[in-house]
Amino acid sequence: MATDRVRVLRATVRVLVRQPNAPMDELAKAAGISRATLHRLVPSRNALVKQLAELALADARAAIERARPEQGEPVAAVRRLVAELVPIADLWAFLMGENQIAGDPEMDQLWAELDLALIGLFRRGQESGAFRVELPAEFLTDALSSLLAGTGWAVQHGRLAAKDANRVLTELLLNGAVRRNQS
Amino acid sequence: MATDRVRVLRATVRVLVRQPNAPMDELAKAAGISRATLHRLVPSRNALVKQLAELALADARAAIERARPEQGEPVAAVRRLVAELVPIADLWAFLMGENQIAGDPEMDQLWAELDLALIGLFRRGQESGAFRVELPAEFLTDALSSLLAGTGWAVQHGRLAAKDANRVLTELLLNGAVRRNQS
DNA sequence: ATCAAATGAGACAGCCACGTCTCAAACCGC
DNA sequence: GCGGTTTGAGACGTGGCTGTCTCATTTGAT
Repeated sequence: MATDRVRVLRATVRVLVRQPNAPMDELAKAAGISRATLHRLVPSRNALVKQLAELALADARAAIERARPEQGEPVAAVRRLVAELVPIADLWAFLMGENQIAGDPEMDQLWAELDLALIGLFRRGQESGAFRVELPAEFLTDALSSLLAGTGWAVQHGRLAAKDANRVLTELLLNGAVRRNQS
Repeated sequence: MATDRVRVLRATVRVLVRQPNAPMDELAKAAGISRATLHRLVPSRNALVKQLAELALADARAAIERARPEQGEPVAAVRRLVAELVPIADLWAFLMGENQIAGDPEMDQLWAELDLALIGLFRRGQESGAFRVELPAEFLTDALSSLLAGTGWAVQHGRLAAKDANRVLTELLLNGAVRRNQS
């Protein structure tokens, strides 16, 4: 039974998010294989990063599609969206890192499409009166991205219970930290 | 007039946040000097990173002290805090990166103290009834950190006007994206 | 203009990570 | 048990980066 390339790729993402220039040896270890085997699965470091980005983009795209951001009440749509993205927070963080540097034009395009889907949802919410227009949709999108990355990190470092991640992120994003008076 | 070491360090932070393993040549370029000159200012890459971290910690500490998180109404204190931290968002992001990997024990300690100051403020706010207790103080602290880093990035990439950064971050953190009914 | 200090350019050696490859050991299916 | 496949360990050559250094040029003060 040959080693599962996709499983190996997935096993590298946490290491890469924390240390983008982690040696191949370390990536291999994270996957429980040797460096030689890793090189048998992917021809080069560049190829590994590219393949992982493709995988992450596919997962992110699927998550967003499942959430159906263009459907229904915008606040509910954001809730669905966050619920779908939190489980892939690490992959999202990886994509953020890759696309903050200088990516492959084709993958930049795909990432831009995901970005637009999120911006679109926040815009739709603003137009419907559900979201505050004084907070730009692009900002809300970037904030969601940042919170996803930060939440993934917090869970990974034991600062946040995984089971709480979705709820607290959604609540902070939608309603903020301030306590409302209970009328 | 010798090249200002501190000015050079400050000039490297953006490059390092975006690419932690950026070559010394690139860091030197960011500061408008040659690699040789950079090596005259700091003995090694490690020394540069250490000195920048010390500088960043000092700035962050000063920002937090100016904000006086332990004084006054908690929501107002958070507003003061964000207003002081946003201008050093890049340095904060750099510190996050350094302390997410494996830092110097002494600097880890200093960073932990800053972390505690923020957690303390959110806790104080929860105890006073100003902040929601269902969002852990640690989470709120991590969220603020993430939003700072993300906002710094957005400004740097032209996705957010620098003059808006403080306001939108504060508003999102405190009151969220959802529009309140105007009664 | 002069001179000392600062700087940039570039050469060099060493280190680390990478990609490549070999071979023995381990694994797995029959 | 046998044989084919997979894997890990390790050696090797190469390139990029680092730190070190020299020397010519530039800079800045007098």
